[in-house]
Amino acid sequence: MPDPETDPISVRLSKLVELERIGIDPYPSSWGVTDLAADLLEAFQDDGPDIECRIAGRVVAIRRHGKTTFSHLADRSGRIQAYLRQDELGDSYDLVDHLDIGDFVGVAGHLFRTRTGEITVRVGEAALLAKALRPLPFGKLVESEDGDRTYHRVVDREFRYRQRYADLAVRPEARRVFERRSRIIRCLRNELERRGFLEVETPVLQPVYGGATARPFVTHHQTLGIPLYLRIADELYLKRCVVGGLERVYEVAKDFRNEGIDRFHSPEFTMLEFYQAYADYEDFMALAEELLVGLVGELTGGTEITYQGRTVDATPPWPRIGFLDALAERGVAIDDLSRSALAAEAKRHEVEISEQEREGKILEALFDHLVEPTLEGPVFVIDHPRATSPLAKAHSRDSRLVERFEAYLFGREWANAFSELNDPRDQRRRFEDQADLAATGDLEAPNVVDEDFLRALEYGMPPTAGMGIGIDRLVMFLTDQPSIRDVILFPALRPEDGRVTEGEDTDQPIVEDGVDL
RNA sequence: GGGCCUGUAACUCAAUCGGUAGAGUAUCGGCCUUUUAAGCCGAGAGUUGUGGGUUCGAGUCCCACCGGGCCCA
Repeated sequence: MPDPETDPISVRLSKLVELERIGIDPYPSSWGVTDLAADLLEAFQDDGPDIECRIAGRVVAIRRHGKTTFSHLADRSGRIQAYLRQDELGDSYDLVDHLDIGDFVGVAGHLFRTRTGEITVRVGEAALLAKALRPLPFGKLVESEDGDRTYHRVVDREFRYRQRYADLAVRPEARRVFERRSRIIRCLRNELERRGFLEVETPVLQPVYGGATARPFVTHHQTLGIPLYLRIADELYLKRCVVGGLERVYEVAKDFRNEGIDRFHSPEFTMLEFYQAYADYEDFMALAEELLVGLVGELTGGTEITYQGRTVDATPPWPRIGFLDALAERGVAIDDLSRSALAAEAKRHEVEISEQEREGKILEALFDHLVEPTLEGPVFVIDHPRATSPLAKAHSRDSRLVERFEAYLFGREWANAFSELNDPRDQRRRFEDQADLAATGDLEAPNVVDEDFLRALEYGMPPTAGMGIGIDRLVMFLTDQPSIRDVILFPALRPEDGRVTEGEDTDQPIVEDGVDL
């Protein structure tokens, strides 16, 4: 049992109660900030005019010297020192007795430079804006060999992910990752807008899931009495937009896939998809190059990307290698793409496949094992076998292939694009093949043929190119973060209390009752 | 699903071969009217993730479970 006299939370709580007792609201409504720390530091001149200011922020340091106190306040722009004197503040100096690191305070006064040279607010008015009951996890002081003293911030990954609020409060580098994430998405939006793309919003809850091969999350709509699926992709809806004449559309979409979690996979993730009528995958390879090199230039001013100690140059044009050629280079026989031949190749290369996996899956398994890890990039893998790509248009020169590319960086796919299949007859055949897979127990295959999408295609879709960019991975590369959880603010984790809902976690989708709000 | 690693104070970490669980920061009390994540004096703080087992004795060894990480499938 922690001692209530010294337990940090108990102590802060009793300070809070004491404040209320003497008539100070520990959670007032507003303060009326007029200045930012960084602006004040910028504006101050030693022989310049007096600067009055009014700021607010979190207390990140307090140094008490009896009748005088120094403190640092941090706001979104940075931090600035405040200097409080009992002889100038009178009774309100008592606030200092009830102040802790982490509290939010407002301070008004004028700027001066201290004896030691730091630009500081000499405080004429101070107010508690919000009491923090829980101490922030500032870490241990460590001294390096050259005498530098730094504080360890929270290094425990679980702590960072579970309590991102505290992680952000304590690690500026965490804040920078998410600022940069925002900037990356904004840059992509700007570039697409500049090219005449229209941002649209399409259903997250879909009656038929499609646009990718993945296990979905299932939910249930009470009033309609039907199952609904959280989208695994928005592809088929964006193409419906193109059918309707929205010739250039994009969506920054949260997609959901009910699959494993690892360093590169999260059950919910962000995908940017965009579609352009009258373009093909060749056009989009050029676009992929421009988008990435533009982003890198915007963020770094250069063309190089360094990820976890590895550096690549994004300058176009990037090499292109045929999917099957890449396999052939690794010694895979590609003349015969029948299931039996492919299964034999998988066995020969010690790539495990299950009994029910068909041609497309086997090819992907071979590729993932033999080729993908070698693709340091940037590089395009192009012209995939038909069986791997049920939504891509048949290749104009080789009917075994489709017009598709995947862009790779550091051994990972970050973009996937193709000339979209717009022949409704061919699309129907491919859907029916998928439905056959589902019938044989492939949980990733769509459950039914999306008749509504076929109806849309029957109205006619112009030749169209489409691309999907995995935003989280791209942000990982451009912020040099090792795990997808480092670029998602609140990543999925097991429940902290260890309780797992009892129920059969079978391989069949579980239909759960939604809560009717 | 498999392998390896991991869980000790609020935070970061120690604890020799199985032998009294410690340190810095933070917290509390005291002094201090220009400090630099101040200084000095003093104090409190732990069911070592949970539950079993081995042992005279377990943070340490064994088993199960819970959480997390990395690698593989």
